[in-house]
Amino acid sequence: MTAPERPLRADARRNRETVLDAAGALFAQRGDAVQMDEIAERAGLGVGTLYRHFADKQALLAAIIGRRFEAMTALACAADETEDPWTAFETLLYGYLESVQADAAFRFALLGPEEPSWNDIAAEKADFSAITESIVQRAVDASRLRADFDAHDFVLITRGAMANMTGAGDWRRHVTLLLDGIRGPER
Amino acid sequence: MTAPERPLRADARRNRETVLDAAGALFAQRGDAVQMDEIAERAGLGVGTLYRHFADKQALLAAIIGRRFEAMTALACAADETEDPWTAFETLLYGYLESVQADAAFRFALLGPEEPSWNDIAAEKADFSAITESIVQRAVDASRLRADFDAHDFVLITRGAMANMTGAGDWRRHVTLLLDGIRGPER
DNA sequence: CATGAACCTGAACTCCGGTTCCGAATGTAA
DNA sequence: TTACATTCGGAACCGGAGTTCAGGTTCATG
Repeated sequence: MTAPERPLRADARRNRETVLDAAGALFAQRGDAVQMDEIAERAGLGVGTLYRHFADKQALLAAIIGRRFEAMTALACAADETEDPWTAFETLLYGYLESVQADAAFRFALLGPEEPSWNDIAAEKADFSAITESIVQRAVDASRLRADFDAHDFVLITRGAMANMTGAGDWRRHVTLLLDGIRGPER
Repeated sequence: MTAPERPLRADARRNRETVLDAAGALFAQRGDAVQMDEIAERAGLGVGTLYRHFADKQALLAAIIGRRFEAMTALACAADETEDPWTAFETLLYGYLESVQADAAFRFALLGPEEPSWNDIAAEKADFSAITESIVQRAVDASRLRADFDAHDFVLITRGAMANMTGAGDWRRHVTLLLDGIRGPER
């Protein structure tokens, strides 16, 4: 498949990291609205260098998203450590949402439609999904989540919360409503 | 304030409607991704004509959104007619979401950040909010909605559902979870 | 019917941002 | 230290999409 490919030159490897860091910070702040020139400037490099390391803007964005998914997986693993199934679930849910809140690019990527460039991130995504599924299952088995709750529902409530990340503490309220339901005592 | 301004010429008034219809259909289908040339073509007019009636693309979009809000207000009024507070609420909620589902432009407008061009739509928006508030209040007073539920929560759950309008029946499931909560029987 | 204002057309213009490209610079191996 | 492949820099390029405008057309009025 892939050629033997000799390792990157020292400076190249260093620059690659620099680009990733600069892009990560800017994308997190303003989503994909940031332009290549800005990233280059922030990284202290020329635009040409960005294109040496990434085919195009989408590829760069995809790389960043991939990174985030890895971080999310780590977070989910940590949550899965805790004994109590419900605590594990809550830890995952809130940890995930708090992270997402700080990253506009990740948010848009998750809310928007599937991009073709997401393809080579499938692995990272799958890893995260697997752990999520396990945590959800534990909570269901312990009857702390409704019996028909599944991993896809996690995505649903997660997206719902993300859509409410414009104003102040809106998304937390949204999660609260989700946890307890919106009905009143009267049947 | 506004000049006396003589009425539009007959053909101009007709064309204005044509533009609004064409733009409405296209925006509903593909959001603001449609381009001015497409709208002109669909309307069977030149691009220049669009600009005779609307300052720029944003203004045109705003006009369309305004129209939708009026339709939503009508829908809400109808819902407010029904006796039972809960039925009224459900009618509003589902009616609103079904309409929104069919209109990408409206959806993006509601999910995205406030645009400056939304200013001259404030009235239509306010009308809708007023009726919504009344319906919500009735349901709360009848204890069919939790006591701390307010109009802003309606916006929250509405946005949550909209964020889940990509796949099949996802948003309905999301609303179900919202209605009943996601917890299981175990405390 | 004549006159002029309002209106329409659509090719051309402009701006913006992603992408390219080649000479210069730098790292690496002999 | 020399030689060369790799990498970098950033001005120039390019295509796409909103907007303009000069000239022709249509409606309304006397």
